[in-house]
Amino acid sequence: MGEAIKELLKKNHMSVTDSRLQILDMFYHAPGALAHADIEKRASDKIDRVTIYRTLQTFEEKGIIHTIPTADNSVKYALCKDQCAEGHHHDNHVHFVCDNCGKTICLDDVLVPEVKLPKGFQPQQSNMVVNGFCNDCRS
Amino acid sequence: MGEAIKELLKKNHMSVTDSRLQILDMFYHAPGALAHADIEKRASDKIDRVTIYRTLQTFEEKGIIHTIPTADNSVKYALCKDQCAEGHHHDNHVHFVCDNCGKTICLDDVLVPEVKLPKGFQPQQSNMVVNGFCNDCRS
DNA sequence: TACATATTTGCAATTATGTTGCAAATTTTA
DNA sequence: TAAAATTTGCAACATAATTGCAAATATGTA
Repeated sequence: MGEAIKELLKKNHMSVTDSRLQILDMFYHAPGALAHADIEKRASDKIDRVTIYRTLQTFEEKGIIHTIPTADNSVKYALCKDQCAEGHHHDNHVHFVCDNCGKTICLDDVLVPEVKLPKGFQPQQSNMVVNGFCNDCRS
Repeated sequence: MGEAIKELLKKNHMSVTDSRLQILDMFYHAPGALAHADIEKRASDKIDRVTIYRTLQTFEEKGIIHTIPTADNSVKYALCKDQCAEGHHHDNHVHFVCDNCGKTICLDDVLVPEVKLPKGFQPQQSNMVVNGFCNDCRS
């Protein structure tokens, strides 16, 4: 298991455990975002459901992963880029969801555009998800 | 119960039933989007949970309501504007969710801006949700 | 209007998803 | 290496959503 992953846990003041290494490793090798169920399925030595929930929650709190607000309201997680600090996310990129294969991808270089709101609305954070076909699935 | 609502059901080839009239009426009088639980609570003569699920699903299929992809992955529904046809939605407006009161509102006049995607991605539909404070809740 | 047909509803049962408390196991600290 | 702190897995619970089916309601037609 990668030494870099171990370091990332230590840097964030988390104990280094098998579950955490395994889950974090999955994120680093996954082609896109992962749902709770994906992780449960892919875990080689079985990890308890509850542990997965708690690990994901901890990772999110630490700014290692972020949730993606998909159009079908399923919960997916993806790695944050380095600018995410503990307790405060700065994920302002667009997400892409393939309608065919379901793959969910962070478009780190595509920023969510600003929009002008009607009077009275005070914006704090914007999310944008684009559905369509990914490179592998387009006709 | 409004005659117009009855007509809407007929126009969409749906049987006119109490549950459907009542739920549709709620949408027409609600200040914003409604979740399943909201409907269950507000129903004067109790509607079965299952009936609510099925009614919402039918309405969505018929293009009468659409789901809103909120950042916290809770499921909310709101009325579609007339351009939504059966089986095909055209909801390309921005949604606003108040972080304080939770009210979820369709900003029908604010269109989701286009974004330029990296090579290989074929967009079909975009969703945008802005979180912040609504008129009633801002400081 | 009345009846046959089609649709919808409500109930019970089942499945999926997420949370909590706690003892045992593991990791960290010293 | 041993004590302290953290994490894990289990069991129990809570909530959300789906399915099959019989009873109730709505629709079309004579």
